[in-house]
Amino acid sequence: MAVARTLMKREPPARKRRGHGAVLISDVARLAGVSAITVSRTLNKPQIVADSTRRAVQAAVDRLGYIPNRLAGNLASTQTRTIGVVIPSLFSNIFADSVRGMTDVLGSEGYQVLLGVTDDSLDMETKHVVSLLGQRVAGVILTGGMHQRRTRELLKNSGVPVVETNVMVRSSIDMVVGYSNEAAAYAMTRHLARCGYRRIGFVTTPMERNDRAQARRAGWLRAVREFGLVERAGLFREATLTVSHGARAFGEMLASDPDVEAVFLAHDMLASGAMFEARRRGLRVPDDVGIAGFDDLDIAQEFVPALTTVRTPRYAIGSTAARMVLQRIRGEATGSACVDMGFEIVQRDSTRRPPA
Amino acid sequence: MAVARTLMKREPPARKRRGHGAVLISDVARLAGVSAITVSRTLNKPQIVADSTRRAVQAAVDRLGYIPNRLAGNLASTQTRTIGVVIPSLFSNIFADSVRGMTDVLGSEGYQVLLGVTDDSLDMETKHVVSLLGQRVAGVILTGGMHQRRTRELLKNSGVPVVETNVMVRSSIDMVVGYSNEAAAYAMTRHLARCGYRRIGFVTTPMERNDRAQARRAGWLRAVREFGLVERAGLFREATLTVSHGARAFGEMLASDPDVEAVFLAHDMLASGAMFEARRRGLRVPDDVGIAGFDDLDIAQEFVPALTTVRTPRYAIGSTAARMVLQRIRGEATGSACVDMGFEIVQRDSTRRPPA
DNA sequence: GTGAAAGCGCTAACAC
DNA sequence: GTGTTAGCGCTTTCAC
Repeated sequence: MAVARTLMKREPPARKRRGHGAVLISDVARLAGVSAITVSRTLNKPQIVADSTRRAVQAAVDRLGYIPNRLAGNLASTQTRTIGVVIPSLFSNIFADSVRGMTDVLGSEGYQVLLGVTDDSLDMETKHVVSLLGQRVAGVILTGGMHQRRTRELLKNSGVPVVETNVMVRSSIDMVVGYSNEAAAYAMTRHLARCGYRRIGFVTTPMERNDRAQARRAGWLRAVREFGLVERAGLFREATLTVSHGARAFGEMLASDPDVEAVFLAHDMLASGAMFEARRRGLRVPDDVGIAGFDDLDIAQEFVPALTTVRTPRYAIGSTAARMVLQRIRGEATGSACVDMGFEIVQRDSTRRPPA
Repeated sequence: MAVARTLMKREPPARKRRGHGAVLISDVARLAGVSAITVSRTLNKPQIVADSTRRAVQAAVDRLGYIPNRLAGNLASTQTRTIGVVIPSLFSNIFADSVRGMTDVLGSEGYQVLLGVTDDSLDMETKHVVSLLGQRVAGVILTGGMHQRRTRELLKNSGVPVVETNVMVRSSIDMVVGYSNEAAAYAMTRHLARCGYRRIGFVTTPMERNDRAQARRAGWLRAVREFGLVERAGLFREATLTVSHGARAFGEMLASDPDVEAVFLAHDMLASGAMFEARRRGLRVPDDVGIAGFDDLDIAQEFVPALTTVRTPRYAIGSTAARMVLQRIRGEATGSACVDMGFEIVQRDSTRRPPA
């Protein structure tokens, strides 16, 4: 018998490697007078153990302050209750709102969020995905639809449910929930054209490696061409996502093209900067220049004049993404879903009104 | 022989439970012609394996697309590279900036962040701590110094490094890094008094279960009394953390006490609301009323007039907290540390200037 | 409804 | 420098 021989080859060293006094399931089992598996069942599927057993186990758990080791549990069950979430940044409520939507849904179902921030770097994104997969997350939620090929393959091969958010993409990894950035920017530009603006500048956050920003620019450009608006290089600018850079980009645009009639900034923080800059320069909004933003942050409606913007369903995107992942995990849903949550043009006072 | 008898009692069912085609360390080992432990060493301590071996293993890893199962690895080594971070919310750059400081430091050292958001609920905080401990995180970073007793005990008994942030507390769980909210609010109130304001209102975010807010109010009150300023119930208000609520609280304070000379709002988002509300009411800032904020968000310097505020070292708090945890994990530091990162009064144009 | 045995996929410890 | 063995602390499977 190979097995027996091997086992007897050497005396078991009987060494224990247990970390500092952690309470084990066996300790609880002993105190409760049951087996380890019964403790496990009491904790995970309370309904299948007898009432009296459950009480005894629960008492032992409380008395010892037992906290199950999830590493062991997850390894044994080959599943976790962790969802990996990868976002470009936390600077702006855009993603914070979505993450909140996710944690709300996930938390109530006993799932946790393992967060990765990429700073718009696709290398970082890939690193995070590898790491998440290494931790055997039960699902992954990404931002945008632009990923390295390795990321896509890793994810597809893993068989883990994946949701790409904040975009509408043609060839998704798995599932998608968001809205069309192109359509949203197009819609706002069209709206501005209807309000009578012909010379409409556009400011976006850096487009490299950011498909949302690229799509927004594309939407603006399509409208510019469709409606025969003024098309000039000076009417486009990139600015990093801070109020100050929004102000600066707006100022530079005015300098290079003093006749600009309206500026559409692809983020309310950028637009805030423009509003302040206009004030500093003594420009009246919307009489001298119209200003429009994107996202409808809380602050947009407080500005004087209130900011015209595009409202995006950030929280709902997060909560929906979370729900889609959970459904897939539970086998309640199959096939790739692509949910368009839409957007909304919010006309306020920072742009001229459209004709009635 | 008890061992042998047990083993032979039943034929080994030879069943495999392996999840969908995941590549195992044994697969890599076989392809590379080495043992599993050599693969493990190549991946974790490359310097201790021979060059040729390392190359062979690396090639096999790449070829098979092997991603180590961290659950198994962490269980076996009884340690993880995950740090639990618990914050009240993501709505405002306050915590986002700190989290960024943490992910920057932690990420570069191969550690990850497991994020828990409490919405200012101590019950939630405890739940998150239990969950983090269950995952055997290598460290925990909390916000504030107010926790349920159970949280404190759990953490202390766990032996895991803990940092409480954004406060200076007397009886910390383990380590602390932040600044004194009381001192900061006191300093700003004193500054306003020096600028000639006698009737100084104070608006804070809800204080219940928020020791930072409580401390700020205490600092304001201490200064009011020390400098013999006007003390009236109407000069204090709580407002949830949105621009709109800041505007509303400011408006209500003006209504209840039209003679208020300056309002100190304990968050720049609240102060932003006040700035907008002042503009809406046609009040000149700082001539008719002075407005001061807290945190020095990017937007503070852009306001017209620019906002006087308290600058807090948010990013540094996060990065320092992360570093402290890492040092402790590596045994480079012992004993409880309490790091005061300080703050700074930033005088701008939304309040009168102090006499020279 | 409960228990015994056998893993989950790695790494620590020790041997060579 | 590399291999063998025995766990890490749970849950799965199967038996009763």
